Amino acid sequence: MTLADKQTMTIGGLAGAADMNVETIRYYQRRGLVAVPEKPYGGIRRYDQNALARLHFIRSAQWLGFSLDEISELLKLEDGTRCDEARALAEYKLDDVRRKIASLRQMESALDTLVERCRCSDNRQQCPIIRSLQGDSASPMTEV
Amino acid sequence: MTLADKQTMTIGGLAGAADMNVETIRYYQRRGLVAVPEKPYGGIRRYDQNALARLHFIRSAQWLGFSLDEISELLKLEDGTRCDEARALAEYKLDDVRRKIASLRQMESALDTLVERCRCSDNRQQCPIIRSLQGDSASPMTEV
DNA sequence: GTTAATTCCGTAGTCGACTACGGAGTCAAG
DNA sequence: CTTGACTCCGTAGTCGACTACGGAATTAAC
Repeated sequence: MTLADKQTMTIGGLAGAADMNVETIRYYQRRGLVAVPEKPYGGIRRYDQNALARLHFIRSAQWLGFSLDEISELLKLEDGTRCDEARALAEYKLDDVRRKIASLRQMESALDTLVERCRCSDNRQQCPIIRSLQGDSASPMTEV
Repeated sequence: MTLADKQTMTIGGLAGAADMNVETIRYYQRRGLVAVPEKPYGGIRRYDQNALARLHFIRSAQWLGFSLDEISELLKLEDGTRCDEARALAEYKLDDVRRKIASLRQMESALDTLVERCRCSDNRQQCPIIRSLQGDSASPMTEV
């Protein structure tokens, strides 16, 4: 039942078109990220391509690492006239992402060292990973 | 009030020595990560250096990216005799960390591209970041 | 015309790692 | 011996992004 091509979709059709859960859309509505269209007297709300586009917007922004709160901010800039503000948000997020990468890289090298050391250890002595976690200074981790 | 050097500390002293919140220690106790010592009749529980060492263990493991559930597993291997199991956990976590890094790098390059494009755009046309989020194929993001 | 699926709407639960609160008991300093 | 800090213990709240539930109304299919 592909309702994606119709100009008017029910919330279920919209969810199918965006490949997300109905409940998720309703959650976005509650958060004010997605508009709740008028309901014909005693009927059912209908959604158009703009609603679908908005869901795509949200998903893309999420993929870039923006939180829903940040996406609210981005949506306020949706007319595209305040480029500097959008760029500031993106730059902030870029910094954020780079910080996370740096921290994960530290984890990576520490884990890698431990695994390597573990592989080389003969089975007579204690596991180097455990020893290191126990604070053995002969099996140190590069602390922050 | 440095109680860290005494053989017996109250939970507050232990928290101070480990530089963490009393409530956090109590939370770890509830989760079974930290032992609850015997309480002298009608008195107050005391903690020794082993308790402190355990908190350090937990923190180090967290720093490596392990969750508290995973740390429970690690603590079961604390005797250091089942090196292969500890290594398996560490290898799994290393994979995990590497996957996260890869995904963050994608975000980084996408954001970097958008910010750069934004910087170069003349103010006549719409913000490239917003355009891209709106799904403009002239301002694409490398999708997953 | 009945049945099954959807919609609507509000509220509540989930996950992980805490953090806060409240009331009673205990301990140390002055 | 009072005052104030700390401990004990259970329960509940926080954050973010959903996910689930339940009952009434409405619509679509047969």
